[in-house]
Amino acid sequence: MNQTGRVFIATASGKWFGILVDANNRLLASSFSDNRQLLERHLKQLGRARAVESGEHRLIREMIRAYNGREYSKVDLDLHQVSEYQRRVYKVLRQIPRGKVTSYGLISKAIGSGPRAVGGAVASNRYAPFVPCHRVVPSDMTVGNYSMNQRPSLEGSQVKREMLENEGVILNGDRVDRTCLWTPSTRH
DNA sequence: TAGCAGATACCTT
DNA sequence: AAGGTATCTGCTA
Repeated sequence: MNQTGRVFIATASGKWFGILVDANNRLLASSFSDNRQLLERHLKQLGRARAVESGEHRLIREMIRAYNGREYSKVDLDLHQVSEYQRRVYKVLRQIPRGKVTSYGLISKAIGSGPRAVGGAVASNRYAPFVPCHRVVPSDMTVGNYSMNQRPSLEGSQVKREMLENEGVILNGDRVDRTCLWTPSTRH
């Protein structure tokens, strides 16, 4: 059920950033990787795109800002192709303030679900970093897991940790400082 | 549509 | 610190 789209790729500070957009430049997917091939394959597959376009794109610039923990302007997401449940989870994720984290369990309480189900939805996020799945940590406040391009990555947790630090989250050893915990509101 | 595997949480030892 | 289990969704056949 994937829609066709255009893929744009750019590189910055040794990493590759890519987006999949529709004809109106609404975001269908975004991702980043150290591995250009992997990134291209992932986005082309999602969008049934044949070619990759390189060059300037506003959303890539916003994406790099987001990755570096900076503010960025509004991005239109096309959430049409993800499940109703995923949309519920992503709505909460997008409310987590920059520099804060929340936990799988707190999200599940807010939306009346279960923590593992939230984990599943977060793991399948195709709008990173605009849907900030890096701001979700286990309840023990360790950094937890992170995968890129829907593949298990050995460096995923390290990337997650760097993204959190870049946006001002305080880490004590391997744990996020409790003062950075944000609790989602239970009205939804 | 049943069975299973998760980016979990919590309770016991 | 480690293991069992409650709990919910999405994927597969």
